[in-house]
Amino acid sequence: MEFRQLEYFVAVVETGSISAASRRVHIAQPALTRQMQLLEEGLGTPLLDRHARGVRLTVAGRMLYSEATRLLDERVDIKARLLALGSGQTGKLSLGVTVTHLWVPEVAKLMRGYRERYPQVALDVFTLLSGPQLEKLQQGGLDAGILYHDDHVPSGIEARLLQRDHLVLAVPASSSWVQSPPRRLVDLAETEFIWGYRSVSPVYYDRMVAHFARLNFEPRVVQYGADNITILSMISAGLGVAIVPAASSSHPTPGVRFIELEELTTCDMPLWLAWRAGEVSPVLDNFIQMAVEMFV
Amino acid sequence: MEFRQLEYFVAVVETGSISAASRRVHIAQPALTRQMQLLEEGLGTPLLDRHARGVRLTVAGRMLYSEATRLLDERVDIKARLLALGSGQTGKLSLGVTVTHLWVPEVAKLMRGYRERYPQVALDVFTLLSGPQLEKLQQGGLDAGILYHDDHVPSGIEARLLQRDHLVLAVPASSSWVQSPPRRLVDLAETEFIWGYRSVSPVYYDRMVAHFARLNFEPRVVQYGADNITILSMISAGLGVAIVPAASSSHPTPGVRFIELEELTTCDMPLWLAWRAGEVSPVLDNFIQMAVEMFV
DNA sequence: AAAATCCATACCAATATGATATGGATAGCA
DNA sequence: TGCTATCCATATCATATTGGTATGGATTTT
Repeated sequence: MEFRQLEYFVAVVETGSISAASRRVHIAQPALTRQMQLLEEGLGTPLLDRHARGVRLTVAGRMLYSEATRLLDERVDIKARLLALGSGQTGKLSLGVTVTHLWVPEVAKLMRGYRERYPQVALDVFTLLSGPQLEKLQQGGLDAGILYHDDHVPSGIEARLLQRDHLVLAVPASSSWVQSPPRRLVDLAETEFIWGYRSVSPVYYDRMVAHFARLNFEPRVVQYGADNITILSMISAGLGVAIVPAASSSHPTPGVRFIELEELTTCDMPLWLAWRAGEVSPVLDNFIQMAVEMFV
Repeated sequence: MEFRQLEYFVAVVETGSISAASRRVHIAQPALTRQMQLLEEGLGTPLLDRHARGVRLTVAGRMLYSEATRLLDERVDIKARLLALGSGQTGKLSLGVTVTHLWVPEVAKLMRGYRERYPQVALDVFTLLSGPQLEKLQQGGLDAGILYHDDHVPSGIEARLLQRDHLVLAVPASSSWVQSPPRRLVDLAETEFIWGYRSVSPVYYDRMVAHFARLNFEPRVVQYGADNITILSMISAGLGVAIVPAASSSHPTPGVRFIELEELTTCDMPLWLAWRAGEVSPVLDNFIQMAVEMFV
């Protein structure tokens, strides 16, 4: 029982004769006769009663006809679904983003644009900091992530540079620094700092610390915060100042002012789109392409 | 997308490599490689990621794998069901029987035997007299019928002789004929007869009437009855005597006595198994064969 | 009785499928 | 860092399957 034979058989049933069917499927009548014989032989049961005016179905033939049409319909349906999957029109994409970068206009635009262009794809977004994102990527929990990293992405991970971010000083709106901004980091030697944990974004942390080491600056840390939102809230509450990604300023936070300092602008913080190497599904491929276009 | 390719694909998925699968399906590795290429080409989407250690499924491949196993399972299932249908193990058989002959031991034994041997066949029994049975047979409402007929079965109907029945006289148990049975039909010239309608069993009626015409016997009919059961009930009620098929006596009826008369025994009433010509389904074929065996 | 259909068979051509030989790539190992 | 084993891909040839042409037998229609 082959698909071709089923197609022929359906044509025979629907035209009522082997001759008529042979015209419909564009093969010669003896060839079709032979295929019907092979089909019956392969199934071990007669399907057609041959008469001088054409053929009629046996009971078995009647059953096969309904099954055959169903199987053939399913075949085209499966093909269509495979095509949709293969071209990335349908599927699932788990994306990690740092909280901070959900605010960045280009990231929001990318997500809106992708969902508009590929409405059938389930785009699941997880807000995670860079460290957990990398972990989940490697474990397969995420398909892609938007995260900070240096040029040395771990083996098994591929990445594409989206943006070069840098750092800014964030101070309470009530702070005197708003009126008379500091010129250099040393001006902040006595100021109380809020600081982050290394574990949630090791690369970000290490790059920042290395940068300050080069500048011989060591902040007076009085408070720690788990993530950028927490830290900004603390600043707003007047608990201290902090050094945060410049991307934070895309999303104005009440009670917080951002101050650019030359020594912070030179701290390069590359933002990457990362994914597991060698496992680029069509859905992911489309996403990467759209990201590349959106970030020039 | 052909069944063969799906089988190969499933083997590739389950062994994890084209080489291993080629061993499992007993073809050479390059042939299998080519079939996988053809499958992907035909579906328009990649299914396998080729690596040095084997292959891995793409998202589309994962979908196809589940569909493929299902389709292949369905294929064997369909074949099995077709075989059952084609061999008459499953299906439906609408059988007509005259009320009288449900009582005949051989008929009951045939039906019990058939249902025991082919428990998966739905055997629908309709109790109809010979005339309606023939009509329903021709219209397709019945697949087979057990009925009286002469040798000239209508065109389009095939039949096989089961039994030669004859006639008997049925009288009320209270009748004086029980004590002193009649020798000849003429003895019954003055007796009140219950008679049947021609329409419900024309051949039976005509043969009987022709037989009596030859004997120059004309009964004094005082009452008509639609079928044999009705007539026997009327006899039991003392409404008259009747001439009925000898088969009736297989099933003793309270208040009725059966009397054999030589002139009635010689009235040949052949009982046939009849069906539509040229449309012998396997189920029907089995039934006919069993009937033939049972009636020697 | 002749013509028109329809299915089956016989035989040949075209196409599809599979086998063998071989090469390139990669992971594992010394 | 080579070496080896493994795996997939390609090229070429053989074989099997499928389809075409010619023809015949059976049956219905005219």
